[in-house]
Amino acid sequence: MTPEAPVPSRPLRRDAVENRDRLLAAANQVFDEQGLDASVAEVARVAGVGMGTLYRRFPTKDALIDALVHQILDITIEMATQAATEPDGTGLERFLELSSAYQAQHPGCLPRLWNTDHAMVRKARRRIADLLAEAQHHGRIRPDLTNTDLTLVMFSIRAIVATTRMHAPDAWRRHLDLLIAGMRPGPGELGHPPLSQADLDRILTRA
Amino acid sequence: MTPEAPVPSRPLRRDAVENRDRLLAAANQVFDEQGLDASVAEVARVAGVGMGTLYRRFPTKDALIDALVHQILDITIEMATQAATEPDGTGLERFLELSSAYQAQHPGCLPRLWNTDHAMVRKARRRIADLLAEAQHHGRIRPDLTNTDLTLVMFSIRAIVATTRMHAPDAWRRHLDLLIAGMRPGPGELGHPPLSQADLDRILTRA
Amino acid sequence: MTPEAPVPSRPLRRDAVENRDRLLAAANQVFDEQGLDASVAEVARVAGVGMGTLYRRFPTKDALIDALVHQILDITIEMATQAATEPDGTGLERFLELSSAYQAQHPGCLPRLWNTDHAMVRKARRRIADLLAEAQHHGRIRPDLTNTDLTLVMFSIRAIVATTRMHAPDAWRRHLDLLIAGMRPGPGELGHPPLSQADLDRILTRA
Amino acid sequence: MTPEAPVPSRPLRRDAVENRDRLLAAANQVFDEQGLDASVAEVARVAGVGMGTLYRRFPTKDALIDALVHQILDITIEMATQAATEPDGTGLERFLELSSAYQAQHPGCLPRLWNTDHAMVRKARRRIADLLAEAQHHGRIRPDLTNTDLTLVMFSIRAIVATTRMHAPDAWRRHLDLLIAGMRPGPGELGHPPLSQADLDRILTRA
DNA sequence: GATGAATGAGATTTCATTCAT
DNA sequence: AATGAATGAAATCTCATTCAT
Repeated sequence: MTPEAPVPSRPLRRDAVENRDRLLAAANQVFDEQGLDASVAEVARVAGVGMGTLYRRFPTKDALIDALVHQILDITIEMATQAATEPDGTGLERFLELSSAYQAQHPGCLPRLWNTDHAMVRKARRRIADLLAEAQHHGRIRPDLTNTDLTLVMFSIRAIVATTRMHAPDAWRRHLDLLIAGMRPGPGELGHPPLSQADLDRILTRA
Repeated sequence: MTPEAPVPSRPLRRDAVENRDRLLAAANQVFDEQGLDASVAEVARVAGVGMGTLYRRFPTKDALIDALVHQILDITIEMATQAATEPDGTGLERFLELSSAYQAQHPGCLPRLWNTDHAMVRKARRRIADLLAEAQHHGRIRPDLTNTDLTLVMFSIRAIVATTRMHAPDAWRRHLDLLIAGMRPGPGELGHPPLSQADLDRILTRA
Repeated sequence: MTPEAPVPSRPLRRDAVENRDRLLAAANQVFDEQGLDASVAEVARVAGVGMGTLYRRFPTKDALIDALVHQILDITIEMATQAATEPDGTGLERFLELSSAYQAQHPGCLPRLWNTDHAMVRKARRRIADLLAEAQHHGRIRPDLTNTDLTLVMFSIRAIVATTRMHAPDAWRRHLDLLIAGMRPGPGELGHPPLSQADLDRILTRA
Repeated sequence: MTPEAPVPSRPLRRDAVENRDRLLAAANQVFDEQGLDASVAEVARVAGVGMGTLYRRFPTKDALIDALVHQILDITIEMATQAATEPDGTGLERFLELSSAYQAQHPGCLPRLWNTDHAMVRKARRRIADLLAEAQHHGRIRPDLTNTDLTLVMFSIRAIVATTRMHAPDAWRRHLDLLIAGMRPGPGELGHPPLSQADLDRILTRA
């Protein structure tokens, strides 16, 4: 109202944004160490803020976890975009390596990855579908592999990362080698039909 | 484990065994339906016994879950033994299909499968190693695949089963097709070194 | 199972019943003193039991309050039944006096009285309707008074009891005198139409 | 209360008054809709001001509610003054109708009406006493009715309004008919002694 | 003087485990 | 040996009030 300050409304938000970042960082740390069953009070303590501040930013524990997943999906989508510039249809493999490595460093909210925030998951899966088409076009990936197969591949990597992260943080690389070997063109087709998109949507909605 | 007490304890012990079986069946049902977060009180209720009886048989909730895993591993080992009779090195593939199908019907304690009850897991993994050797001997599986790789494969199937069981209970078959395609002999070796047995032991101890 | 005790299943419940009674008594005391906003933890503390015990008996705070209301309605219905034996249509007045006096001694859950436990409230109101008809038959109560009017009368007494209980615990008697004076047959009819039964039902459902 | 500060504070004060009015209007709306348990944050939000502004005007939530009661009492006193001009001792009845109708439209702070702001309540009750005396002088109201009886009458109406406002907003009119019928001169006196002024004062102080 | 972010105690509810009967 | 009632320590979420900007 009064013309005393030149900047009108933003400075009030600075501490709030800082706190939000601190909370997300704390949540990543705590969930990485203790799993998603860790208490939100612990997150607030590590972030150095009160419970009410956490509540103000994230009205529920789920909302906090969703925000973490959102961050990871953001980066993941960016990685898919970057990988699309790789030559000769190698983008898909590059993306799987990049995103897996990233997830290995943020394992806390992996159980929720792919199972929340429908819009971003869809976006990520569209990008991955493009990478798959390009890889198939270059003959690097078997023609009968579908995008739903790739989603199961990512579930698989997620599981290996979550299981091995403490004692063998690179174990997923070997497993990814195996999965990619299975994705290469081979003599016959995969014996069973792929998961339908509709079934996958139901799984992603809440699983 | 302990030798039986003289004479008068036998009829009581029969009740005890009945209770134990009822509890395990109830636990399977409840954990299948509600996940491992279901309360032990619910298990006792479904079993039709009191909490005290449950705790007499299984001193902690963990012990109850371990017993379920024990059951599954028992069957799994039996399946491996049976699969070993398959001809032409197809036993491994047969075993993976059989055990996966069985796990898909007992998904409740999957999160703990492979991560408890060291002795039985070792026994199961020894049998699987035999199947692997036989399959490699017949040229059905790539020579550079190790037994630790197979453990990750089973982690992978476990994850797909757990994720898809509600809405697409057969989805794991397609994923297993892909994994086996990757396990087939191929032009090159897998790019990264396999997980060491020591690392896997640490993971299995508690992960 | 074993024939050692003559009484089969009841003794196990004795402490539970005791605790339930202690909890109801404690809830009455605490709510009388502090109002319904008092914490259930305080109720448990006064009762000398743990929170879990309270929860086992009353799965929610509402359930606890409902149980108190249930008790009061039980007594109230009994009072209505007794009052019906009074001669010359004086039963209604007797009932209003008795039930008001009783409520004055259990003011804690008055805010919920008449607004919960639909079945019992309906039963109580049926008994009161009988008393009203009898009183009107004897010419003690104006003919145009309806049962919904009487419910408002009871709301009114409830409010006076709740407001004056601390400093003038008998104030409701004077107010009841006034209400009964208004209920006596008079020269004209009451100017406005009575509350319809349907509207009252809606009010009682949740108000 | 305090004399105004010299010159430069006047425009600021105008803002302040605007804010105060906005807050009171918002509080009325919010408390009417959600009851007195509504959060002060909601009041501030509806008023379009910050929490700090609210707390500058009203140092506690209680103070805010008291201000609302103050407003209602202001209008109520004005209604009593107007009603005093009615002829033939009908002023009291007119006042009861007017003030009840007004309260029915501002039910939010009814639970606190008559129980705060001692000075204004006394003033209102003095005016009502005058109306009562006039009505008794004209023989419209029974001679043994006291001013404390009338306060209980207003408690009663408050309760009926609060209970029925959602589903039968005019129900209080019928109840007021009944109360006035009881206040009319009758054959005998009311059976019990009226509430003493001293007891009522204690009740009003905090009940 | 205004803003709204931060606080943190406290409320209800849950549940693995113990123990009196 | 069986029962299931009791325990009490969390966990999540709420909100009146304070205070940095």
